Formats: sequence, structure tokens, C-alpha cells
Amino acid sequence: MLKNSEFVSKLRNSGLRPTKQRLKICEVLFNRDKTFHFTINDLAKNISENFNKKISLATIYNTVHAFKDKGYLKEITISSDKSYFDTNITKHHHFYDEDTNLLIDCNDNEIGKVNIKNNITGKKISSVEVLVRVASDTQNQN
Amino acid sequence: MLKNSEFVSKLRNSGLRPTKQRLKICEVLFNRDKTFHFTINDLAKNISENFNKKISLATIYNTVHAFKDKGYLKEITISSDKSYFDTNITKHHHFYDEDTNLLIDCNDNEIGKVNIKNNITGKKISSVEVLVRVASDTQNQN
DNA sequence: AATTTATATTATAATCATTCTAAACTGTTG
DNA sequence: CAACAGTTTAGAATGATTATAATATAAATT
Ligand SMILES: [Mn+2]
Ligand SMILES: [Mn+2]
Ligand SMILES: [Zn+2]
Ligand SMILES: [Zn+2]
Repeated sequence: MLKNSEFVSKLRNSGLRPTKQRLKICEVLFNRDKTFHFTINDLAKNISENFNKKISLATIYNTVHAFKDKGYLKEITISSDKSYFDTNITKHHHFYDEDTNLLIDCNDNEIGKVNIKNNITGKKISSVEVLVRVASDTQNQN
Repeated sequence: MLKNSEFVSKLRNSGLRPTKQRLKICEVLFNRDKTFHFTINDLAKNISENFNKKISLATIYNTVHAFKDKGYLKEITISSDKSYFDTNITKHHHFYDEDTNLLIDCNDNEIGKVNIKNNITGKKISSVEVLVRVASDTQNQN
């Protein structure tokens, strides 16, 4: 639930000029109560349906990648043909519903801490992500 | 370390005809001591370097997907632009070395059991996968 | 073994998500 | 306002994957 002027500062602070396009994308992505997951395609459709002025697809790609690079979005890869972006940038895990293709955030009351007993020597852990695929009981039941 | 005749039965048992191409791919993938991870590109290169007769790229794609569908391979998606296949089809987790782009299997002495306290209602868990990204200490150190 | 049928392979074309290009446009700074 | 760097844009290019449809091979049938 941020305001336009807050987006302007946010962008300026990251060295991104607050253009009309970026502000619209900020509004769509961050002016919400809850975080959510989206694909580039979702976002492009959302914008084309809800705004009169069109934003070029190249700009949508550029902006999403810029926001990811600045840490305002995380990318979640589910399979080779589905990449989601996440406005929840805290460390968290996911359920992936194979029936509906929906990603659902896990809370700490759903998945306990992952216990990494031994790491690769000389390396630092940069992230730990759990993906739990789920499907309705009637599937995979052969 | 399987023999050619074993691959023939394996393929026949899954309803796949044991063609020369499939048998060569079986040999490359499964006639080894240790399981390993590969990309389609790796496999195509391996085959073109180590066999006199060429196998069409379409056949390599078809075969890898057929083997995946039959459960002889698992697909591991690391990021939108990197999809690996795994000849280790047991449940296991991975380290991904961001410096070398190598996937490394985790044993149970490296990652403890993931504790899933609550699942989505009405859904069955079809897989649980942990991906631990690692990088050398000198990276990400700003 | 020859014939028939179903499957598989192949070269090549098509697809499609993503990235590139380079010209026009806009935000910023002085 | 002028000058500049950064941004947007339409459209082209890229490249991994998939589709096509002709040819080849394996299996089943006679
Ligand atoms: Mn991307
Ligand atoms: Mn695939
Ligand atoms: Zn999430
Ligand atoms: Zn593995």
C-alpha cells in the first residue's frame, strides 16, 4: 500500500529514473495488501487490460529484470517452461499446485527450518529454497 | 553398469522400441558407475563427439522426454535458462554451485528431512525438493 | 520370408519467449 | 532552455524447443 511519491523515491534511491512506465508497474506490483506471484505474461495482460496507455513488452521485460536486480522481486523457477516472479522478497518456501499451476507461499508453521548439516567446502550458502509440489488426491493414484 | 541386452528389455518393458539411437543414449546415460546431471546440449555434444553415426537433435529431445515420462530421468530446473536432467531418480536434494554452474547431489548427511507440518487441504504431496545455492566466499560480499 | 502396420528417425521449418537494435523520447541537471 | 544520460519503443534477431511430413526401421501378421 505505497503511494506514488514513495515509488518515486524508491526508484530514485536505486538509480532508476521514475518514468511513467515504471511507476505504473510499481503500482500494479506493489500497491497491494498482499504479495503475489506473477509471470511476465500475467503482468503484460494486467497492464494492457487496466491502463489506457500501452507499455511495450520490451519495457515490461526490462523493468521486471531491473526490479529483480535491485532486489524488489524474486524469480521462482518451477519448470523449464514456467518462471514466476514474486513480490514477497523475504526468505520463504513454496507449494506448487500442479492442478491449478498456482504458487502458494509457505509460512513457518507449514515447513520447518531446513537443516543443512554439511555445506560444500569453501562455499557460502546464498539461498535455500524448498518447493513442495502438490496435486489433488485423484491424480497420481495409479 | 547395465548391458545392452538389459537396455533392450528395459525399453521393451516401457513400450519403447529398442532402436539404435535409444540404445546409444541409454549407454551414454546409464552405463556408468555414478549418476550424473546433464543438459540436452551436454548430451548432444557427448554423442556427436563419441559416436560415428549422428543422432538427430529432434531424436535426442524426443528420447530424453520419453525417458523422463517413463521415470528413467528427472528434470531439475535451476533457473529459467537452465534445465538439467538427472539420472539419479531417487528422492534427493541439490546444491547448485553458482560459480561453476554445477549441480551436486545432497546425501541425507548433508540435508535433514524437511518437516512439512501442514499441507494444502485436499492435496497430496508429489515431491519435496530443496535447492541450496552456493557461491564462493568472495562473491556476494559487498 | 514377404507383407503389412505401427513406431521412430530425420532434416527442416515453425514457434515463441526473450533479447537486441537503434531511433525517438523523457527525466535530470545546470 | 540546452545538453546529456537514461529510457522507451517497434520491430528484428536469436535460440531453444517443438512440429511436420517424408523416409526408415521394428514388430506383427500372413
Ligand atoms: Mn529472466
Ligand atoms: Mn522439456
Ligand atoms: Zn512466494
Ligand atoms: Zn541429482
